[in-house]
Amino acid sequence: MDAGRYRVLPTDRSANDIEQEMLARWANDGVFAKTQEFKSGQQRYVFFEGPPTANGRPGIHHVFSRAIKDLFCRHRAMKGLFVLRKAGWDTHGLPVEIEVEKQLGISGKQDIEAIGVEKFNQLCRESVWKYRAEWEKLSERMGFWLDYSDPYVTYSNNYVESVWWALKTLYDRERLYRGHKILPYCARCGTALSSHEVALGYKDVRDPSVYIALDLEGDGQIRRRILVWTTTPWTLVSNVALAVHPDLEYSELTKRSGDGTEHIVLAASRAAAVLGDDFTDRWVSVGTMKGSELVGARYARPLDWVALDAGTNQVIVSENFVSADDGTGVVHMAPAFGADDYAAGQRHGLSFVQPVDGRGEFPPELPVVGGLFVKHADEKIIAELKSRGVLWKAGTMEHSYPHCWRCDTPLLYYARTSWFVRTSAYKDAMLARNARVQWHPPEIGDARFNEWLTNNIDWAISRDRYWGSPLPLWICDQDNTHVDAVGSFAELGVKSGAELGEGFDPHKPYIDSYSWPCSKCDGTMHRTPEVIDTWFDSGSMPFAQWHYPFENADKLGDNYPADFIAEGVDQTRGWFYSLLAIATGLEDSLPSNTLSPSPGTGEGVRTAPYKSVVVNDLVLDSEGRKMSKSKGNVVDPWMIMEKYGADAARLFLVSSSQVWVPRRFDEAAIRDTAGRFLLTFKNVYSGIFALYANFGWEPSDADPEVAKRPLIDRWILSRLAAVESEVDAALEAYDATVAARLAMTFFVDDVSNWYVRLNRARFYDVDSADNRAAFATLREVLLVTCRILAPIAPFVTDWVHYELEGTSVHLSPYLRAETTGRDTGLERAMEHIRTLSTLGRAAREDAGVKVRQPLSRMVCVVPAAPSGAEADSGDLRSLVSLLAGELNVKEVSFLSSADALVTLEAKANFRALGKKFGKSTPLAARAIEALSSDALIAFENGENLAISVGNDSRELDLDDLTIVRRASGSMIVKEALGYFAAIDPEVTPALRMEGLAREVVSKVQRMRKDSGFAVSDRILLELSGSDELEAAIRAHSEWIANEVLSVGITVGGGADKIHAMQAVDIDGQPASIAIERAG
RNA sequence: GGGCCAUUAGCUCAGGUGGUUAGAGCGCACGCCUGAUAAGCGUGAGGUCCGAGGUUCAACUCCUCGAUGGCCCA
Repeated sequence: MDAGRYRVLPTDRSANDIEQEMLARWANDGVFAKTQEFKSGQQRYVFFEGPPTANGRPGIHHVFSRAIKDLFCRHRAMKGLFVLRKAGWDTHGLPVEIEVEKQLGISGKQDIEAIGVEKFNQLCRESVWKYRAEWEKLSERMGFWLDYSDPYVTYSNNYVESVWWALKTLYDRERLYRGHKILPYCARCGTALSSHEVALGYKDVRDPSVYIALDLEGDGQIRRRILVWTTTPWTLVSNVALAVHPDLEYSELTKRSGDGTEHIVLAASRAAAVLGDDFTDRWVSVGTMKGSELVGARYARPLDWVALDAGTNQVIVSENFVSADDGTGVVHMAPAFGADDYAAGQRHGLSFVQPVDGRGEFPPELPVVGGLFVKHADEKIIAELKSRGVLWKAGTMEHSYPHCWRCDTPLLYYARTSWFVRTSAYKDAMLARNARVQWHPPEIGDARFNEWLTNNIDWAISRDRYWGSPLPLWICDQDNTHVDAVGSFAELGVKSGAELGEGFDPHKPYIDSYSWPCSKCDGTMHRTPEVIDTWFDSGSMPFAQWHYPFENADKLGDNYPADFIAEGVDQTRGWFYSLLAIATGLEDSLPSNTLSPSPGTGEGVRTAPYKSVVVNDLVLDSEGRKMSKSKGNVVDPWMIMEKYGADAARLFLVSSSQVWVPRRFDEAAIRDTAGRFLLTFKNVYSGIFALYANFGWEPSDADPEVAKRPLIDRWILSRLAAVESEVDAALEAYDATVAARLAMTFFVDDVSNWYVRLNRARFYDVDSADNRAAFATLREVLLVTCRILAPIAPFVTDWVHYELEGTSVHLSPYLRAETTGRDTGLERAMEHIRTLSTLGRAAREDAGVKVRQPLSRMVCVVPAAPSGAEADSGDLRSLVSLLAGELNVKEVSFLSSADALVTLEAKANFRALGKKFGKSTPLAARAIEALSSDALIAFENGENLAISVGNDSRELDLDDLTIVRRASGSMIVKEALGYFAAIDPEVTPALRMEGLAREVVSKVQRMRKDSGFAVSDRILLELSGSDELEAAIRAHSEWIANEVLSVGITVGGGADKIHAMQAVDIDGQPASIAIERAG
């Protein structure tokens, strides 16, 4: 055979191989580049790429979120929109520094300073690209189209300059300020963390749960002690006060067994929890008081290692944050180590005790715990408390505690000076903008993100680190309220009088060398040493990727805000937040940040930096556990690509469940779901379409127009049109899962299992109008299927599209300009046929008659259409031959009611009857089961039905019984949802002969194939067997000859003319068959 | 402690403004087909729809309270 017009896809050709071919072809034809060429007048669809950090390897979860990004971009591009796909890299920050620390085998800021910031930052600059090539290669391999030729890079001078502009703009708007607050602090990294960084690191840990009893000052007659609870014993070193709630009731108790001189005090409602449920057995109350009555009382602090300053100390204060939900209702105050404590310290002028250094260690001179990391000092402190007699009881409790998201060190809450973005001042604006975002799923935005914004606190953006965008603030060394914010490199040059030159690097340590005289006093302006939170970098990408406002104002205008972004759920507090917080803070300094005025108010509509967000959840392992290196269950994306291909992986990830549900990644599942579809798709293309079309069909004017094609062709084209628009609608609504499922189900069920299977014979020839109609129809189905699935499975769809059309599917329109339209009546009729076919098969199964044995008749009932029952009967009649063929029956007829096919029987519903008949229920049940079929039919049709029990006659309700239908007569009946299919199982002698003839054909066909004959080879055929068999063959010899391409049949006797005689079993009867190639 | 999500067949997942008998794929059993063949098709078994209350003629669906798992927050 010639190579043919259409290449086939050999089943043993690996997905990897096919996809590599496509990658080469895309590169060669510049397919992606073509999509990046803006055609004038084209509408834009703006996509923002959230920048990854390239100092770690990409994992399978990256493939997941990138598949989502890619598919919506591809879809919109095929819809005719221009989708710019600019890559970006997140290059600053702690992750990079930690990687370099590891590489150098060092840890902590002192080590870094020893090496030198210049060298350290140089290494960071290099380290950040460690896996860049792998990221780019994996993107390419998985079919994630991204333009890596001109990416935005957050450490580049241009990018940093745009970030400076944003910071200065915020400063000028008084939205950037220096504050002193309690901040979560990582002692190992030596820097404070922002709230969204903290959110990344909550872990369940076991911490001490310690109760102490502190002596209250009194008259000396009675020893009164107040109970205090803490989970951070190390902060007791810094205790300066206790807080109670003014309105809470406190109990004073003494031991029943004691002499009444030892009292304890705690919140009344906590006594049972602290002392035991049976505490009244041992304790007796000697009084109660409001918290306000305790205020002002003095007590002795638990540890006296640290000198106190002049502030108030060792006194009970009143605070509304105290609760009786846990602990003792008495809260210990260490103003240096807690936000509430700090605020209380400010309010009450409390002493400020901070005996912990930047590494989180107690100073060496401190007794017992000197030099220890605070979290490691708990045990020694508990022992010390015990020896001092202030320990009441000590245990442990499990709770969730924040840890550094990069190095896993437990965070400490520390009073520190930091720079903040005053986000809380414009949180309403953020809420308003967020309300305009289409979140998928909605609850992430409406509930989770909304709640987070409602509780917004100012964003601590300064970091006492090295590798980051430097904070562009210069501060006077005489008076630190004199601050110059620098918004551009040019401004820096002017202010400092320095020539910045070619090699200017805005990073540390170089940037710190620029200084100038203070404009307000005699002092000198030096840069504040901090760098900024890397989230501020990535959140600046909408404008910084264009070096706005220094150039490209037009590009920013064209590409802001984003129509679409997609990232993992962990970005809610990350990138989703930083984008919104920065854009909202900049307000109209950022063009297009306010959309066209709303018609109602004339006011500009505030927009978020993104209009639609698709949030994907985690990829778990096959057991539903989180993937982690320690568990060894991390899936290598490269292995998946090679083994199953990107199409299979993408189809699986998108279709297995909604993307915002955590999904189990299971290799077996890829094979089962995606692999199965892909196999079917290739089979239909290769094994049916390409294989036979290559005998000489190609699209031409000789193909019958759609209206003249057989009904089943028009049916599949109608379904195709339906699915085409449904899939498109799903993708427009950002529902990739439904889109993928719709398309896949359509292809497997409607195309492969029904249309192709029933029409196989029409593809075995290429000459007639009927053949041409089938090929033209299947080609259209394949073509459109390629297009609707191309965004999700971009490789194999394009492979086939090239074969069918000679062009890339990715440069084709997503929807056809014209379709043959829907014929819903026809679709409904086909539904009837398929349902009846299922029932008919079940009936045959019941009858125990195999499909090859023809049967005489089938009688069907379809549920009445709502009105105009004849509406689809025309189509139904025309489709009946499909049913007859599928079920191998001679005649199919329809009845309007199933009454002739079945008898009705009633079963009692005891629950209902019980209420009516009480004790006589069993009798009633018997009466019901004796009801006649006719009576039940009448009853179903609304007539009254009564039974007599004893002397009593009662009307029955439909509830009282269940009507079951049983086949009556000789027909075998199956019923479902108003459909009935009845098959006459009688095999008459004539049918029997025909069945035998079919058996013969089947056997001969197998022999032809086993003998290696070509499909078109003619044969000579010789058969012998029982009288019945030979009679059957004679009766149907013409048909047999036609089926097996025999030019001559010899039946019985002289069975030695042809060699290769084979003994076979035909339906339990021995027979002999011989075949030979003719001529 | 609070918020959100999930819980449906052995497994992975659909579903429903509350309404006959709750679906699919895989797996399993049985069978068919043998010109898509290292393919294809069918039939069947399998479910107290997480639990308990409530609303209702009717609850898997709505409400309340729980349980378990996940994510997030404090």
